[in-house]
Parts: sequence; structure tokens; C-alpha cells
Amino acid sequence: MRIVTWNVNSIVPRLPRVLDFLEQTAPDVLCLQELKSPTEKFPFAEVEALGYEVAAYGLGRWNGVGIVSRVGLSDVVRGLPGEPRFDGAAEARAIGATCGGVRVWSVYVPNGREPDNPHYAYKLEWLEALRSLVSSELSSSGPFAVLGDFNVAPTDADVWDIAVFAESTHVTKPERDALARLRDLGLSDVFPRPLKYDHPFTYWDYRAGNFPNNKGMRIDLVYGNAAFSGAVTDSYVDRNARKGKGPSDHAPIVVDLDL
DNA sequence: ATGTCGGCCTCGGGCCGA
Repeated sequence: MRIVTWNVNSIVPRLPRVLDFLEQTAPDVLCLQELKSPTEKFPFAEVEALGYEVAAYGLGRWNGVGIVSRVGLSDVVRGLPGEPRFDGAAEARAIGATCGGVRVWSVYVPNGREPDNPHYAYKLEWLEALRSLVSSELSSSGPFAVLGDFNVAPTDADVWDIAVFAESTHVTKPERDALARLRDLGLSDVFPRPLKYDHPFTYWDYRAGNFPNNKGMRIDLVYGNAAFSGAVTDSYVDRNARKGKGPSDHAPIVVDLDL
């Protein structure tokens, strides 16, 4: 089985690339983040024409997540139980489904903005809701994974220059501790291989030539339980999908499993 | 370079979010 996670930075302008990716890379399951589109505006017909089922969850112009599968799509859950709201509004940042016997969650963790911004406290609360969800879902021992844009770089090596992030979110101890608590539940970081350079960054800001200079971050992650991680045969960041005209600012992570 | 994208409101360009 091949499972992919990809923050596409808006599904509508990215659709040609997503369709091409589905044909070329042929994932069985594709977890999407940052649809930037309400559910009803998802391009269902174009994706379904390639033989996939779609579960999308979008509540407006921001956020939005989805799961695309050609190996079944059942027991869909939209949102995390007990998730916090931001500024009084619900946001579409998590969707779960069972695909080909694997329980999969596609997540788009809040950015946090700055450490003193209310969005940062919201981010930590959201990660705690994710921890509760994972804790409850791990009572079953089948293959399970949370994949997506975590907006946290787990270690200093996961940013191109830690000095640049001295006053920033994505690298603070509370954020990293939240990831550690997820791992403590029995998940492990399925660490992908890079296709180029020595570190598998997954995100490069559009500005200032960050991508050609490889000024990237590893903030898209695959956290799997033992049944999932033990079945992994390969994992890589498809940085080729970040190249050319009209890319997302994130690259997909491709995970192959003996499942 | 405060550097680039994308959505939205609204039809030119500003604002917000990342």
C-alpha cells in the first residue's frame, strides 16, 4: 500500500498538479491539507474519475482537509472530539477514515503565528485534543497513522537555520513536547528519505528563493503505531512536486507499506 | 527586499493568512 500526505495550499488552483500526481505516483490513499475550500467546492468529479473515493471537510476559505482513497473509505469522522475553537469558530483541521484496513487521520495543525498570539495557545490546545483522539483510537491494534502538516519542527535539524527561529513558533519546547506526548502514546515518526540534499525538508516558503536555496523545514509528518511503522518499506519526500510553475509550498511525503 | 502565494471582496488593489 502507498499512502501520501500533502499540504496542497488550496485544492482548486492545485487540481492539475494533484491529478497528475495521482496518475504518476498512484497512491492508494492521499491525505490532503489546506484545501482552502468549503466541502461543496471540492473538485469531486475530477478526482473520482481517476478511480478514487473522496472524503472532504472544508468550512470556508481557510484550512480544510481531506482523504482520497482507492482502497475503500469508511467510518469517516470530521473534526476531533472536544477540539477547541478559535475566536468562536470551528475550523476544519482533521478528518479520519479507514482505508484498506488502515485507520488514517489527515490533520492540519494550527500555525500558532507568534508565541504570544492567542493562536499559539489554540495550537497547543488543539494538539492536546489530537492526543486525546489518538489515545482513544489506539485501543485497537490495527495499523493506525496520523499524517499531515503539524506546523512543528520536531528537532533543530528540521529547520535550515535554527538561529532564524529564535523568537518563532514551530520550534518551541511546548510544541515539541506536544509531539513527544503523541509519540509516548505509541506512535513513531516515519522519517522520510530526501531525494536531494541531506535532510528531508517538506516545506519551503515561496519567498526569497527559499526552495532553490533549500531553506526548508520538516513540518509535515507521518506518525504511525507499531503495526503501521513496522510495515513501512520506504518513505521519501517528493521534492520534485515542489518544482516548476504553480507548486504548493509543501512537498508530498510518500510512504510505502507491506500491507 | 516587508522578497510569494491564495481567497475574498469586488473589478483594482487591499487585506488577511501562511
